[in-house]
Amino acid sequence: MQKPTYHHGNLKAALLSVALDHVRQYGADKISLRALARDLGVSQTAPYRHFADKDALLAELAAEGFNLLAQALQPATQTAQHDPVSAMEQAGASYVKFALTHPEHYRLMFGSAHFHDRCFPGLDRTTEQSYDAILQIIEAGISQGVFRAAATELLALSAWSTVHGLASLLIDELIDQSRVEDNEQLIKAIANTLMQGILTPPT
Amino acid sequence: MQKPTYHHGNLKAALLSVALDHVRQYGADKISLRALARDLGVSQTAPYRHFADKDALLAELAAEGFNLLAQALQPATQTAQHDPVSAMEQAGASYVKFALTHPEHYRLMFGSAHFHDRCFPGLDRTTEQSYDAILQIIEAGISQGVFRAAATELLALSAWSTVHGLASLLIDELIDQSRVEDNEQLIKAIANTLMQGILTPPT
DNA sequence: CGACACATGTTGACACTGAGTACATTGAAT
DNA sequence: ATTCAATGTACTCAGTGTCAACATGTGTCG
Repeated sequence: MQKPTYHHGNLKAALLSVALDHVRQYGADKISLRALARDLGVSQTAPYRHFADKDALLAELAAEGFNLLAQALQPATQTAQHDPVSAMEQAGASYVKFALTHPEHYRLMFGSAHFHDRCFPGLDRTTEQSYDAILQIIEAGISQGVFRAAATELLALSAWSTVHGLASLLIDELIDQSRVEDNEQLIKAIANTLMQGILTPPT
Repeated sequence: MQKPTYHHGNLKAALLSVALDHVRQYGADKISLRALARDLGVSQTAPYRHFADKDALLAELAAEGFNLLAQALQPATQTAQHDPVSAMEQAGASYVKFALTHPEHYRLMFGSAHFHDRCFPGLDRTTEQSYDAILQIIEAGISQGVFRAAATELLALSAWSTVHGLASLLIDELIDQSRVEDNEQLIKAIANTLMQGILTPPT
């Protein structure tokens, strides 16, 4: 509805939009360019004018996902300067919430190592972007002395590993829900354990 | 070479074996039953005698993977009774090492939530098996007072999240290797952070 | 011992779906 | 009027899953 100025509308954006719907509904592995084309009432080969192949489209979708994730972490980074601890907790919660809100999108973002076999410019940059958010918070915490005086990268990767692992296990339903009272509780508890490992120990 | 006693060998085992090769070489998503059949010099329809469909074969392969993982964690669980801390470190290292040694297999095991849409008996059981290994160690640690007096499940899930997250990030090459000296160091450092969160704080 | 059932595997189809390519066509802008 | 990007048409190739008909070892039961 934005730019119907063209021949048949701006197909690229439309494709990405519909693709996202399909990813959400059926998962990234089930996506078919043909199905997208059908949904848009366009020929099977039209998508190839805009994307070299299916992976290229998925890569763009993944990049979009990383942008959204970085956006979701934005508020936490702003808290970082005056309260790194809260910022950390906030970031962790936002991260996992993002993953649970967009499970298939998240899976697409992280579940496709083959993206790195080929060079998809833009993807790497957006990945960094999300990681930098964590990095900033850790840096603030260390420089203020509330976080353990370790290498920034190491603490950041610890945190990332934990939230990414938790998010993945939850999304893939590998955590036996009957053993856990409630996801909110679980997330908080794990965040707490993580923080204990990151915080400067009380003297 | 083991049991050529049969009509054409015991195809099921052969299929799983070749499938594993293919998973290792090309990844689970690229597997094709036809290709497996070709490799074994067998007709295209033969695999269907043994597996309802491709997913069924992949599910069995995943189950095998979980068995191997549980096996890899075995030594650590035996250490658990007399030294939960070492056991924990050992388990973490073994876990990540397993993932890095069999990256595609690991991805297959965890990257396919669709397995849970359909009921694959045996898969759930083997998954539990690996998780139980962690659980045992945590239990020992808590009962001996060296681990924080928290709910066993919560500590176990913290640990699992961390190692699974780390393993996934490493496998998917999402960790910028230029920023990290060496994976061994990284794994130890993250294990250390995790342990700080799990250990009973010094009084 | 012989006959028969049964599981395993073969052959040769078939319907369906998707990826990707070559070449023709449209239509908007210059 | 021409040009060029955006789209369409018509194809090839490969994989999944299915089917029916047939072949051959294996074991069982009379």
